[in-house]
Amino acid sequence: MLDTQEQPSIPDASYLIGLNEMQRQAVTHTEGPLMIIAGAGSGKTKVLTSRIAHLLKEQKATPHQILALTFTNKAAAEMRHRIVGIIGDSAKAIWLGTFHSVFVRFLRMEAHRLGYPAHFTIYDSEDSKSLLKQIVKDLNLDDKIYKPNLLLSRISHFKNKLISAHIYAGHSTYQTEDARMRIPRFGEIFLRYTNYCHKAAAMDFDDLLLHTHTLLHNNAELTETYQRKFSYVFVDEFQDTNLVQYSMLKKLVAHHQNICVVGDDAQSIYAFRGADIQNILHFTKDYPQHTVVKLEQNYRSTKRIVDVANQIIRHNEAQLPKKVWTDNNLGEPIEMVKATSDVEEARLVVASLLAQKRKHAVLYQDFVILYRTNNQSRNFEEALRRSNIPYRIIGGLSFYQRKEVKDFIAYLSFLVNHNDAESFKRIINLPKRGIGSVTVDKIFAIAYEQERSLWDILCDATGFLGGAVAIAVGRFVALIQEMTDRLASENAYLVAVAVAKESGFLKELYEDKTIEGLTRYEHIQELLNGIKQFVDDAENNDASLGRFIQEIALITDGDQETQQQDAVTLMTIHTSKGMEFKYVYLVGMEEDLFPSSMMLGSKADVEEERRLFYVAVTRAQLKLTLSYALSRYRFGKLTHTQPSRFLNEVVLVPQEPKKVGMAPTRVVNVPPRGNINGTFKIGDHVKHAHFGTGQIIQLMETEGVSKAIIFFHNRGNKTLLLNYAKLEILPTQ
DNA sequence: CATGGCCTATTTTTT
DNA sequence: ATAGGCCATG
Repeated sequence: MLDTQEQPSIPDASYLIGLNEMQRQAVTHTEGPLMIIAGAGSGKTKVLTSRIAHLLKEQKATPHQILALTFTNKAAAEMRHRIVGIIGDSAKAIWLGTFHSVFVRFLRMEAHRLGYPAHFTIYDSEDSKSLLKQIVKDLNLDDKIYKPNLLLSRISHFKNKLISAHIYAGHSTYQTEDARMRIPRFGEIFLRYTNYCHKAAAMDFDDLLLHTHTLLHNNAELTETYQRKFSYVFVDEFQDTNLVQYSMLKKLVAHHQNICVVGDDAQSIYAFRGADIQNILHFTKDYPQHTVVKLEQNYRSTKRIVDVANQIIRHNEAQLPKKVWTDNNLGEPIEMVKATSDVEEARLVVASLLAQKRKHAVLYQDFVILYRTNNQSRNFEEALRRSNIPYRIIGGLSFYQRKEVKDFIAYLSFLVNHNDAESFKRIINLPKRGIGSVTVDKIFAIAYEQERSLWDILCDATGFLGGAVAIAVGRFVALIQEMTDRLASENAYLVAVAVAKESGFLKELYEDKTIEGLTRYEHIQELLNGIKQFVDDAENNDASLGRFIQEIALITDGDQETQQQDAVTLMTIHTSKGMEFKYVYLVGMEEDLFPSSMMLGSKADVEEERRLFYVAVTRAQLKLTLSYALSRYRFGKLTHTQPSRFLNEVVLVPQEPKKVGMAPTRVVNVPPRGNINGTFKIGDHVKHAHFGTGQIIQLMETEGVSKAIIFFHNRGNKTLLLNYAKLEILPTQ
């Protein structure tokens, strides 16, 4: 046990310098439940990290007695970095990470109690949907009615509310609801889904939390161990927790009661995945002796921006009383960009962006373009490219979601877990082995009927399958067996390379000489490099393939470390949470887009959209620009649009003299003639072996790879990797 | 069992 | 606009 004797605090400790009164209060509060309501830009991360540093310096706890939970890897990395900065390397022993990654670590040690191996497979939504599709098919149901998306979100919804398939089956009210929703057999699907996952030794995202909860709930002595271990527990973005997470937290802190939650009800934007603002209210009731500290001073934004943000949130009924204010300058007026079309919107925004950049002599990386939906990025990419502005898109399709990457990971996953059915489906006929869907269905049917494992059936293929197919399956099994054996003596990287080669996977990609094929090939090389790095990383005490796969399952695109390159950032508002930029462009301020047409159903939904608006606005430090278009392509069709209702809710005062009917600053931009490596330049006429002749319209460099967009006279625009593409420069006509 | 062409649903956000 | 699903054909 720790020495809990009060020690004199060090008033001039470096981490206390520069804190305001409330921040200092939060940092130095060391005993009992604490709730910090932190307005946007109020120095929340600073307070959290300082408080942890304080506990360590005051010897209230050792690093491994502290549990700190965030929602994104990025936030966790940032906190870790800052604490290590104050405390030193010893702080690395803190249990600090996202809910999901911390509990994966816990489950690796404890999931055997639920019949799971340490290196269980993590299914992403795509895997989950594929499994659901199969179940619907197995049950001979109509997939127009039993849509995978609907099923998965409903399953997720119940799991987040601590309602498992078994509990679900025992409550007739749910079945009544299913009948009303015309999906009477949902319960059956839910149960099968649960069973299939268990048999495949797989967990979906929600299971990572739910199974942890189950373990804590059912094992008193296990729970007690962790209750004693973690003398201090921290939760960031508390307004985003769901019932499972909150319930788990309560269990974990039951012994010491030293729980510190930090949140902002105004920034709750994840209700759709089960987040419940009510947890803030529950907290105050569950811990009556708690202390509340409100951080209301905003250090991030100008007065005008804070003013607009406050105006926005005032329109919501559901909110905690708080006054966010700032001492910062008044700042520049909020600007409106009004465009006739979505294409023009992008052009005007980019022109304005360039004008701002020149006027204030700032960098591209000081700018962000925020939108409601990922698909809005397209026009802006186009416009940025035209103006030769470097940009970086965060979100959308991440590296690990690319088909070829997922396919190859499926191979690795199957090596680790021979019953991973979703991975099996991906790789059994990749490259082509003459094993089609009929055979695959048969294998699953037999496994189901005989209640045997997938791998067991595969090893016994000759017993069920005819000649050629049986031989093909036998070869596949032999390959997997051999690679699995090698995994026992060789490191993960070497085995991964062997799999890539000996399965024929890499060869097939290599033989595809199209640009897309080359890119895919490059992605696999990149993945292999990633594995090598993981293996070489000395800090990984467990450099196994199984662990690698579990880790990458939890990586999201927003986590990618900000590259050094000076570039404009594009992302959704959701992804931008927790970040700040000097200049923010919030685009697509239109009815049905923002607020989304999907969110007009209830007041609560519209209020969530409004909080999203609030989040977007409060990202801005110096200047905020809003934009909308009067027409927009949707589903490939031109549609008429109306300015967002949100625009009527804010008064942009004090205003500059109005330029009626004028679009803001237009800048005629002449793209500089780029010249990346001295070989190619924009406008060059080139010849390519496959695509014929064309002209370079754009050169760029992303992640150290030089690419060119070339307009080929017969094929249209193609993006080529200059390292690979065999291009011949033609003399200019 | 593999391939290619046509049709369709999709678009809200993400750990 | 586009990717994935379905069907017909080889």
